[in-house]
Amino acid sequence: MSKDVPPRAPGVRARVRAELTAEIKASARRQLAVDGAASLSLRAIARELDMASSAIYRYFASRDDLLTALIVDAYDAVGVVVEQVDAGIARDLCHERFVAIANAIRAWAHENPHEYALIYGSPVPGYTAPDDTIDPATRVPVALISVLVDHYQSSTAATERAATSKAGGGDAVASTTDDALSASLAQILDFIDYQVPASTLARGLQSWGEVFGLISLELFGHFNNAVSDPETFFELSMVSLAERTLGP
Amino acid sequence: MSKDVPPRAPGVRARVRAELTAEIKASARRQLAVDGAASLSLRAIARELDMASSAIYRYFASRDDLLTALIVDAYDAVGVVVEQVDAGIARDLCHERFVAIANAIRAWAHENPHEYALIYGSPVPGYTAPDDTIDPATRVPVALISVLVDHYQSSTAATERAATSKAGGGDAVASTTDDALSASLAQILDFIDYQVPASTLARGLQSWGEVFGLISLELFGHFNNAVSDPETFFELSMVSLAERTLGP
DNA sequence: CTAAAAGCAAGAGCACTGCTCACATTTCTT
DNA sequence: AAGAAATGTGAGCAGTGCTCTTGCTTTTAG
Repeated sequence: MSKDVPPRAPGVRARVRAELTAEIKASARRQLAVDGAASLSLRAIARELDMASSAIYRYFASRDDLLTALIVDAYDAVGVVVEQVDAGIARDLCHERFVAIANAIRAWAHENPHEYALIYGSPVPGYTAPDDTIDPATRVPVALISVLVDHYQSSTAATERAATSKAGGGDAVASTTDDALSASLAQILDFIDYQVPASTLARGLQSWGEVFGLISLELFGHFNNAVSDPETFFELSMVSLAERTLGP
Repeated sequence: MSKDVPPRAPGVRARVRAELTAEIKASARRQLAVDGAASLSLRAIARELDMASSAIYRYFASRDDLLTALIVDAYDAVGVVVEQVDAGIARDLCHERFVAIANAIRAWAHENPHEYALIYGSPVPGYTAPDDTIDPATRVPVALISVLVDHYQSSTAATERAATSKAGGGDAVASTTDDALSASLAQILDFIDYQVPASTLARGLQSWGEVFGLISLELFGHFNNAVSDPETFFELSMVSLAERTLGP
């Protein structure tokens, strides 16, 4: 005779394992939201899940390993939010896309301050980001850069139709520094396949810095007793920044 | 007869206390530079100073208290560096001052990454900055804003000599947003006594965000595998930012 | 100058942490 | 069904922040 219901060959064990892994992460996230990353306790998680603390180590090799998983999830969480927001706007409305993305990042940061701090704050001591994190970490900057690229390509296409040479809305930055700038950005220029000139990319990175900087300054308390209405200030700043980054 | 050398009335004990306090902080700073803030251990400090761990509590009420002292020191350290650099440049060379200040902050951050993370990274869990920190924390932003104010005043003085009304190099940002902007910055406008219009101050804060954001992105590893030469990129960015902030 | 008061150091101890290891138990594989 | 692999358990180690009692020294007051 054959067994009535043979437990799936790769089945039941792997499934319960995935579930427990998710439960551990969920508990960790819950704890993270309350107390922050530094006081995340494996034993507390084990207590909440009614298991021995040593059992956690069957699922995560160490506390840092758990943190890394949370970091990856956080990167993906903010990444998917940004991508969804960006997807809801016509590709050619680059200013709107930029502002919407920035506001979405800030909103997510406010809803998940500890997760934001986890990925954009100071890295935990002696902790070096493993390779698994670098991929999801690129989602947000890639979204921002894609706005830049779209804008650059459409604007150069327009000017090419009008004029002949002299492409793009280049500014008065001395062209003697172009070489140095290109060299300093060689890696990322290579990565995006030189779809935009170095100066445009530089503007994008600087904008990324301003977006991230303003959010962090506010979230980490440096605007306390200074800025009365951070949300309004941020939104107006992003409108202004979009113009400075993309042109009027 | 009188005593030969009467130990200073408020003297010997207070002095040795100050010395020991300094030694504790020094040891803590040493440990901070190596392992980062989160793994700062009172017991390790006690071991290094050959004293009982409980004795530390005669000098600092808690670990957070020690951290606060280090935070204040860090704020002062970067503040004094910035102020010295700024003092070495003629008051009217606002662009140069801005760039020099920004570069000084970045240099300090690279020399003291953990102290930078301590003050500009994510705040430690459940930790709210006590009042002692807000004063030294203002030194850097005040230096940046003073550049703005100096520039604004000299540029308006110049244009007032030339034209009649229409003061300052205002840009095309819709004036309908001015009210909202002013309101959102009411606190800091009040603090600096409305020496500059809200839009100018906003530009300053945005620049502060970009300076801080670029340094943090780089220092916290977000430029890994992206920017080949962060120093060159930062310097060029600051020259460009100075122009965007102050005008050409 | 002496006695009380205040400051200081030490050590034991509590509750907590991450992590390891030997040992059961359960599930999958052959 | 038997062996192998994965999983859960509890004890235990080394470390942490912090408290409290106990003795000692310095400072201050009478």
